[in-house]
Amino acid sequence: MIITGRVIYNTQDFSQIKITRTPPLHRLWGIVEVNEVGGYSGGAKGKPSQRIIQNSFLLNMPANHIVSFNRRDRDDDAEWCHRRPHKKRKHKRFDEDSTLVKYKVDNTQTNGNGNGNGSVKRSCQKPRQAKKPNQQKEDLLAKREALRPFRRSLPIFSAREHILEQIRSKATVIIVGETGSEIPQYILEAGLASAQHGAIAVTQPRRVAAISLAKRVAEEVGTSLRQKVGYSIRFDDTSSPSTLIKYLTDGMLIRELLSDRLLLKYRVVVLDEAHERTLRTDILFGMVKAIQGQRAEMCRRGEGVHKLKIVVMSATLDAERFSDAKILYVSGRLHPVRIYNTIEPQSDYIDAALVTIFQIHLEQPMGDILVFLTGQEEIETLEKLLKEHAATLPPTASRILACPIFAALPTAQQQRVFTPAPRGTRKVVLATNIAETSITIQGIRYVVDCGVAKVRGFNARIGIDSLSVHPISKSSARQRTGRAGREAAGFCYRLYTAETFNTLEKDTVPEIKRCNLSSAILLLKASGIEDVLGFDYMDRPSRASLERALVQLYALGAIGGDNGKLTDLGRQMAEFPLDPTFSKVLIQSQHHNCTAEVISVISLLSVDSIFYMPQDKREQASEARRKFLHGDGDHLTLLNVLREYDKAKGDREWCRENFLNVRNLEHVLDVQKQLTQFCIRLSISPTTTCGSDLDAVLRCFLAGFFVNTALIQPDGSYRSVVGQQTVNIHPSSTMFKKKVDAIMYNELVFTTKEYVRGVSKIQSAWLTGVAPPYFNNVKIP
DNA sequence: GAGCACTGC
Repeated sequence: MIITGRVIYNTQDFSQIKITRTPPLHRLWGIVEVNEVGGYSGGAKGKPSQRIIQNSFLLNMPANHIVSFNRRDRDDDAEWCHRRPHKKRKHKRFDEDSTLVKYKVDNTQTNGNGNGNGSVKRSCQKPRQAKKPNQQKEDLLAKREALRPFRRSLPIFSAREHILEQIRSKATVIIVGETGSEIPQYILEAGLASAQHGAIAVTQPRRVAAISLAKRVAEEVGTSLRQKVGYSIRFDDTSSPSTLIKYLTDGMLIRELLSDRLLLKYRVVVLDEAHERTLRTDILFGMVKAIQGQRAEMCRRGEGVHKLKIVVMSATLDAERFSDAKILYVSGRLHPVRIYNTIEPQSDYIDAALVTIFQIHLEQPMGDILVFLTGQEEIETLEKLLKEHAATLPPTASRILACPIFAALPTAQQQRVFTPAPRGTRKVVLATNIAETSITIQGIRYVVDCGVAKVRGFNARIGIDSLSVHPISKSSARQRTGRAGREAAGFCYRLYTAETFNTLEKDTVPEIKRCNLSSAILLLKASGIEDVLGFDYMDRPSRASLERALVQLYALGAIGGDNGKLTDLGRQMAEFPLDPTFSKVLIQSQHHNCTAEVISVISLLSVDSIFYMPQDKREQASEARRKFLHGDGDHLTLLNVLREYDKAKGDREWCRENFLNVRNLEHVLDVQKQLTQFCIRLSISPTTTCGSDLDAVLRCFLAGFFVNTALIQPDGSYRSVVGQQTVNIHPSSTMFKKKVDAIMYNELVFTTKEYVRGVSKIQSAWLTGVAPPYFNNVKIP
């Protein structure tokens, strides 16, 4: 093996590093009560007990076991550039070096548990042959009995009675801990929910979680889906009137709330994963709290309504913000993870990650490695470097297999990370934040954390979305660390110093404080909460952000009058599972006779890109795209693709040939179908078509996107009509480098520049007449 | 002449 400028830890042998704390952390489970704490946003009155601090230690290991990443003889004379350090680097070559550590391959450690996506597979599989109902029922009951000992062995089982007692006696209970998945069954078993009193709703931020939990709990309860246990997510509902535990995505419960303002179907609402602080969980929490108050009041007046119980489940200790409710702490069963920090700050974390991976590979026992990076580009770069260097490994060393994963990757390639590596091969998963919460990969024992992530932001003052790389928070770092300790004790290599860790924010800024709120505000109004400024926010968004959302809704006609009351149009807009701008366009389409086309284009724009652009086949991909091109821009080009896709009858091979993402195209069809149904419900004919007059489609979009327009300047740049902001057409757009009088765009995001995406040519004359108040002071040539 | 993390209805 060749190394020039060998890069090495300088270094202590890992086996000599001592852990100062006692190892049997998993025995620390238990339940601890904490004093009642005060209202949120005003800060906590209660202090976590000593016991909790011990529990939090599960992930917050001391960072004093340090291995440096100092290297000598860097071969690159590199001035590294801050944004993309890896681009300027010459690739290192490895030299023959006898000091590399040989080790015995122990495959059992890698693959013992690595049976891919096991948790999902554990779910109930329907027998192929139809069985007699009695037989089926017996099977289900037998399965339930078989699972009983396992359930009783869970740490939380010992706390069962205590938790139930609290839920019985208190209106709201907050449960802090890693494992709370048993709670809904406990509530059901205790008779707190029933057909007469109402069911249990359990919300999840993600669809897959709702599905897999419902399947697992159905088994444990001894029922099949659609009976006592079911789930309800967009495009898929397995609940029924007899469902007593219903798993929903949080967005889905908000939808239910629009038609059942008091959630009378439910006796208990469980908000799971509340620590993630998604926009919808935050909003939902305020909503159910208000409902709880209303129902208690009705109950007092003897109106025959049951009180609503709220259970909030959160993995972190920041629970005081949630409310003045009872807080229970339950700790889960995670294995200890040893954390290493670098001695020196790393200027180039891609390089540091590369070194670390080989260091682990050559010196540490088998076990897969998970590397956190910021995005597709970095992942592809590191994958390439890994492959190059892996080819030069000495024949005695075991192999290394790089598996990239990020959301834009086609499903088939995503599946690779769940497949166990072949015997004698170590899997290195290169992931974005997707691996932090959304997916769990078996067999990971080592985590390499670069300490940064790409996050979406929103500048309310100028109204621009941004996407940029920021340091992660402490809780996010712990979450990444925890990914190494799911099956056995693990190791986490942080590519930053312990001092840097200490400077990180405690928690990630909740989504509600960094995104455009117009959609959320419309939902609040539609659910009966008129005073959105006075709403009970867990974290209050800035006034500028709230006002900007109100102004936008006002301009769209969703709210009106002096008091900003919801209009009839606004009520219709809230019905659609779309951003308010899209809803406006869709409703407007009946006046332009192009509803069919508009449904298609909205469906295309509201899913992730249908074009697949692998880095190495970029030329072929853009060549393939050329045949769909429409001269007026992206909206109609997308429409062309969908029409051709229909003609090809959704053939997957055809998609692959044309570099189209099958999953996203199939998703387009789902959305299209759903929007069609919603239109019928609102008496908008979904089949009205404008034929070949496609200008009508673009004019119709302008009714919602009048703010997203820009005019050409004498110097050839574009400047937005509202705000006079210079905007650049994104290279992925068909309008890239084109110069026309005026453009309309789907979104404006600041990354390295102000880029607009989803761009179409418009005539500047169309601008007069749409949303007049906006253009009163704007000069249109 | 240059590139968007993740999730949801």
